[in-house]
Amino acid sequence: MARKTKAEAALTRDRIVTCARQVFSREGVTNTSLETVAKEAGVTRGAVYWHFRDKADLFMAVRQQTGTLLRFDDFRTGDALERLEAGLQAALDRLRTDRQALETYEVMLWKCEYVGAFASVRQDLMSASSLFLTEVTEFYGEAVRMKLVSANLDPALAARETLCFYAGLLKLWLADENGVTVRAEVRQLITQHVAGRRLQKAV
Amino acid sequence: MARKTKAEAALTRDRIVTCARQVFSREGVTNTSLETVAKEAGVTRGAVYWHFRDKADLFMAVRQQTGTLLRFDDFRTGDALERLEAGLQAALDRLRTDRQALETYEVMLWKCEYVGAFASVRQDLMSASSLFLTEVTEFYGEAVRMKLVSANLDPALAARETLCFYAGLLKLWLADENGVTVRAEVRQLITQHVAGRRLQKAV
DNA sequence: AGATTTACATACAGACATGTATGTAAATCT
DNA sequence: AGATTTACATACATGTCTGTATGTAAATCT
Repeated sequence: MARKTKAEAALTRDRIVTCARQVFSREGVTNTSLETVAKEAGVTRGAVYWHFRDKADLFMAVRQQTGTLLRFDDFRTGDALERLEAGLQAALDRLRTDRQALETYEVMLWKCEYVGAFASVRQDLMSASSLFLTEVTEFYGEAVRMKLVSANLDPALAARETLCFYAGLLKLWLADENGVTVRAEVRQLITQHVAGRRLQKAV
Repeated sequence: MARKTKAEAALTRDRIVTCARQVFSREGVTNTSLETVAKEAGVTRGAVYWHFRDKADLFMAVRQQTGTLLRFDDFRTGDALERLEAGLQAALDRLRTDRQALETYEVMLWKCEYVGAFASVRQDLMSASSLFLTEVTEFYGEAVRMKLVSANLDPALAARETLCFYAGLLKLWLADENGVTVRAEVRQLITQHVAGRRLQKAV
């Protein structure tokens, strides 16, 4: 086979990752054979095994390609609660508009078994959760200091509640293709979740 | 092979389901072979195929064996918010004390790919979510009528938020084996989630 | 320009899982 | 009591997937 240039090879690798994501989201991670991914990408398993050690390695590449949904540090305006809400809204917006992100999270939340080599990914997700807690606890701490919320709100506990809300929202949003449970009203849901903490709720 | 009595056969079936649950939770649904399940149960694949059509069918039996976690109608005392909280607390209590329930939900939330024959299970879960919404909307509706919560709380929306919270809580609780994110404080978390809606929060 | 990698394709070997077909002795039915 | 199921075990036939080894022509290096 004619050797490809470095740039071409990078494109090939990227195509493999992209196709892997699509096949994973259609057939589930465990059920997809690397043969299927290769065919979809217009290469043979040889190419896949040259770029990735095994399916787990490929899966990591899929995750890395889309990166993380939630990035609070993109939002620097408004009070703590507004920035928190903006971050959450942006995450769900991305799911709505970015097909790649949607597929990746569909795979991670519904089409993957966290066993064997994938058990470590679950640990990753839990580490991400801890990070989420740290950041959101900060937000609520600031909210307390600024008297945006009740003085006896426990920031750490509130952050944990928000974490649960967010985790469940992501999972349900993905499964709710017809919009019967949460998809139709995500925006309101998020708004309400953080507004619910604010002092003097209307009336 | 000596034919078993009907009662014995029922026991065999039950053993197969029990072992399936354990193996599923160890190795993931897709990765477990019916051979492994059979061996664990002290039978051959013949027995498994006699009692169940295929792995998906066996999976349904696993789900049915442990039943549903959440049953609000067990709680009839207290106001609407108290009954709601009691239901949620009981669900998490069951996870804590009932190993079978824990394994089953571990499988459903972390060790299963909802693809092919299992896609229908995801629909089931969403149907269950709709049911949850109906019941919890009722609770919040009653809470509004009884002036337990703000008059302009939207029961349907609040129920959706609670659904997300509960879904995320279940998933995170299962993964949080070290109690760093939510497991250590589930009780407080649930209490806070519903208490947060109540009018006149302390101070 | 020659030597060396690189980026794959091809080929090979083995493991494993699935579904079905068939056998069978004892329960259960009539 | 005989006929018929039942509750499995055993055997078979087949497909599929994995990982690795090997080949190769062109990039890239020196």
